[in-house]
Amino acid sequence: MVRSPCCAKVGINKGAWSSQEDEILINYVKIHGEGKWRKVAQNAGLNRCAKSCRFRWLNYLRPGIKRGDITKDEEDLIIRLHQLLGNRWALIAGRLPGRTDNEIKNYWNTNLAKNFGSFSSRSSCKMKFDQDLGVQEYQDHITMNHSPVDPNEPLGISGIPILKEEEKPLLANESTSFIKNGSNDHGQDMFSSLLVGDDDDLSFLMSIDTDFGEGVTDFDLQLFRDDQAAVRQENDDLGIIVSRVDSNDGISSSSLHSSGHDQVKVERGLMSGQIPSLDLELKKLASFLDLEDDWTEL
DNA sequence: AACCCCCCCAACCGCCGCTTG
DNA sequence: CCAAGCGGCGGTTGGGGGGGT
Repeated sequence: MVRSPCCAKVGINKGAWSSQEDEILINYVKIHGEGKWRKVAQNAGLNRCAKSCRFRWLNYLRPGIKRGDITKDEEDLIIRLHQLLGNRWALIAGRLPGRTDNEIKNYWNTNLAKNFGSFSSRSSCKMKFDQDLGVQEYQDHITMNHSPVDPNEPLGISGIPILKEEEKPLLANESTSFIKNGSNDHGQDMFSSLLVGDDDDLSFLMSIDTDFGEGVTDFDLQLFRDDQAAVRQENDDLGIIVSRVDSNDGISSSSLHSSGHDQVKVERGLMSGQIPSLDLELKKLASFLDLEDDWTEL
């Protein structure tokens, strides 16, 4: 299908927005509301492309946009969410009040990518500690930076703030879809190679260690075991039931339910102790979705 | 002071999925 | 059912500022 451009390419202002243009856009959106960006571009008297108007509004003019330095807490949250979700900037931004996907994307690319690398490589599903990120820093990330963005916000298992009720359906759908379909390159890199069976039955291959164990050092594994133990202890303290990998046969299966929404059944085969990162990350995802109660061993 | 280089980030581009007629 | 429109998203670009020589 041939798509028409969102606006005529000729005669359209490009580049930085002037304060006058900002004012016009703000006034127009105040009166007419968001959306219908093509109409905004046409009717507001802005010689701008519809997408440009939308971008300017969403990223800079919208009320509640937080400008300025990313705090340490926010950075930690970005790192953790990126571990779970990859380059899903909009989803990550959704957990950082006042921050936009563009800002987080820029921050990642300029400040964090060199330390944590791209999510596109399989091995980066775990946090990498390379020459730039030392072992001590890595441990600090795991053990010390479990603080929420909002100090009053309740924490889930991994230290990620528990979602508000109204946020659950959207993110649950997003995340189950992400796990189930691997709808982008990153998701597929992380999960598709592990999938067998039909669409409703996600089975992780036993060869998972070859996908995720690559380059994992003993010390790396020990760090994750320690983190996992700490998480379990935390859950025990909270009385939360989470899945446990059976130490006898090394295989367990769990279901991850999105209560009241699309359900995805996740069957996992994990060699005990071999791939703690994926096990942990799935728990974190469950925690992230506030689904701890459903994350029980079958 | 002038030039160059690098980095940051605002903005653009193209693709994709959903909606609408 | 299909074509077209629209909005959203992630990747990429390039202008400008700051630091170095």
